[in-house]
This record gives sequence, C-alpha cells and structure tokens, in this order.
Amino acid sequence: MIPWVVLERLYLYYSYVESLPPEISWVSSQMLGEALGISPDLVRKDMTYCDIKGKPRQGYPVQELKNYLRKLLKLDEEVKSVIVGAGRLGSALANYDGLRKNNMRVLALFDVDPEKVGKSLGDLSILPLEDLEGFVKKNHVQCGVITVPAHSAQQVCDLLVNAGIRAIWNFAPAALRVPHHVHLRNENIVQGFVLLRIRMLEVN
Amino acid sequence: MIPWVVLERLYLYYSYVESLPPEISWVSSQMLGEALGISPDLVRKDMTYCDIKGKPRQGYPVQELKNYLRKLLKLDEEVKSVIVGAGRLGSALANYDGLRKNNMRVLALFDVDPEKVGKSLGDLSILPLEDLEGFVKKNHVQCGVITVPAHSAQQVCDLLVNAGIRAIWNFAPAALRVPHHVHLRNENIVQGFVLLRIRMLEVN
DNA sequence: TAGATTGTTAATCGATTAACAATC
DNA sequence: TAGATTGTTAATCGATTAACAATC
Repeated sequence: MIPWVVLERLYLYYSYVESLPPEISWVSSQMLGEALGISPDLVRKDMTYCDIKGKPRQGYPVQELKNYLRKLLKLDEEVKSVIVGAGRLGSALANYDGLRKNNMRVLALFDVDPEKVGKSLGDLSILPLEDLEGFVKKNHVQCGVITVPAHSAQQVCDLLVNAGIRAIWNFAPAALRVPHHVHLRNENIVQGFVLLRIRMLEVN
Repeated sequence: MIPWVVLERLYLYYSYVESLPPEISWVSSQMLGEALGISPDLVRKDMTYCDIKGKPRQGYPVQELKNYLRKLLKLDEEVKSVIVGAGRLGSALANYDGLRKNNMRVLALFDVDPEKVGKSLGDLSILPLEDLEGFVKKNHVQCGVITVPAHSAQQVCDLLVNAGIRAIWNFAPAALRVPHHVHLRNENIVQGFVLLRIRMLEVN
C-alpha cells in the first residue's frame, strides 16, 4: 500500500512530466524536485514505490513513467458524476476542461432555483433537486459534487448518500457526516485563502 | 511557532464553533473531534498551542475560543486582491460570499479576452491585462489570484511578481516558480478529483 | 463523592533527510 | 576513467496516540 502523501506527490510528478515537451525523454530526480519544490532524495524514495527503473546519469524514462503513473493513479477510469448547485462554482466545474480530460464525466447539474432549472449549460441540463435520487439510481452515478451553500450541504449530502452514491466531493465549507462506505473529500476554498493570508502576514 | 498542520486544524475548529447555535457556550474535545473526524486527544494537544483554558467536565468556552482563534488566524485582516482570468472560476471566486466575509477584498478582475474586458461583474470591473501592473502598484494589491489556463499561468505569475505582489493563490494546474519572498499557494482542483477517484476505486 | 474531561508527559508511529555503495 | 545519478539503508525529525494525574 502506497502512503497517501506519496500518492499526492506521484500525481504532481505525473502532471509535470505530462507538461514536458515531447523531445525530453529522460527526467532526473533533481529536475522533478526542482520544478516541484521537493528534495531529489524524496523524489527517489517516492519512485521506489513505482515499478520503474531509473538509469544512473540519465534519470527516469519519461514515457514509461507517464504510462505507469496513468495506470497507477487510475487516470483513465471514467467517473460518472452529478453536480448539485448550479451557481457559478458548479458551472465552472461542469465546464472545466481539466476535469473532462481527466475522465470526470458530468451527467447533469441539479438546483432548487426555478430560475435555473430547465436551462442548460453547454450540453448539460439543470434538473430540479427532486429528480436527484431517481437520476442517480437510474444512471449509476458514482460521485456527487456539492456546490451549494453551507447551510444546505448536509441535506444534499444525505440525498446523495441515500441514492447510493459512492463518493462525495464537497466544496461547501461544512463538516459533513457520511457513512463510512462513502468517500468524502472536502475542498475547503475559504481555508485555502485563510492559510495563505496567515503565511503572508506572519513572515511579514 | 505553531506547526502548519496544527494551524490547518485550528481553522477547522474555528469554522465549527462559528457554525454552532448561540445557546451552546461550551465545546469539548470530544464534540469537536467527532464533528471533524479528529481524535479528541489530538484536539486537546492542538489546544495547548492556544492561550485558552478549558474546564474539566465542560470543555472549552465557545465565545472565548472564537475570539482567540479569530485573532490568531488573522481573520479580520483585509487582503487586497485581484483576480486574473475572468472565466467561470474567476467569476465564482469574485462573487463568493465566504471569501468576502473572510475579508478577501477583490478590487478588480483582469482578462485578455476583448469580449470580457470592459464588462463588469456586480460592482467589479474586468480590466485588460495590460493594466495589471499599474493597477497593482497604484492600489498596493497584496494578493493575486490566478484562474487562467495552465499554459499562461507562469506568464501571469511573473507579471504579478514584477508588480510587487506578496502572495499568489494559484488555481491553474501548473508548477509556478516564484521568488522566495512571494508566498504561493496552489489549489489544485484536478488533483483533488484524482485523489478522490483513487480512494473510491481502491477500497472496492 | 463519582465521573467526566482537561493538560501534559512518554511511547509510538511514520515520513523525511542523510549517507553512500552500485552503476552506467 | 571520472562523474553523475540511482537505489537503499540508517539516522533524524516531527506528528499522533496512549496513558494518566489533576481538577471541577
């Protein structure tokens, strides 16, 4: 089992080599480390979790590394998703190309606002919240994205859980309770800002 | 100096007590831990970094804790910011109430798209990228938020750094290089999705 | 009082760094 | 060959957990 912190870095390595021009076919722990602010020692240690052989004086083979990490990180697995909350953030995520390219497949958005319901966003419909449970069950949706205000996040979460969702990606600043078989990831944007401010003001 | 991991949790404690109904005036390490998925032991340990006295059989005084953490986490300090990239994500952040309430003060958005430039978003103007440097200097902007595509993120970053910005909040999936006096925080949304998917597919 | 809960110290655990031999 | 770089083991560092006395 690869430790969680290592997986996080492996994805960073992946996106870095992904962004490399095609003529570069070897990458060293030093290059990787420098680009990502990680010590070369640690990069090498992380690499020992992968079934990739580096070469002294050259580093790691880019193409092989890319393919290997793609598999390991399951980047080719499609995830059927719905987004609940068709505000600006929900719409941004629905249209975000980086997510589409990484095989997050958004099937629909949901909202309570009658102004929004019935409209569409590109080729995605905005459906009423009442339809959520049926839709999730019928389409075997695996992942629910929550982009509603904090005060209704738990309620939406419960709806998703009852409909049989397996993962929840929560953007509302709320501490959600989910049964242990449901995977929850909080993307606390406000916390991100708060922590950046502290660093900025601390060091002066 | 309070360790970074502890600061992250202190903010979680803060938002939790913030969300409590006013009639609750004491909160125990158990309550906090349960709500946030943290062991009560660790909550108590974290509390030792704060100048807050708990009471056996009662816990910690909510109001005091709230005030104390507000100061410690510098939540009342206003941060003058600009958002570069007036797409859906940039607009979502510009309008996000959670950020406004936490004293992120957005002064303007910037974009290269002539379609967007000149328009406004609520009471915020969308200005051309050429004006960025002058605007940042003139208004003593402290923080730049990057919501442009990955391929132009470094360029925007350099512009901000040259204009004298002190912190960069980067939403583009790119490994930016900044001089060491500039604080950089990456909010890698795609990574968030990738890690959630791994957890979901791993355990079953 | 008895029982719940804090505050603190010691033990454990895990992650990072340092060091260095092996190799191309 | 000399020099750069991997792969791996040992040392260090830091964070979490366990344990328990103090206290209301």
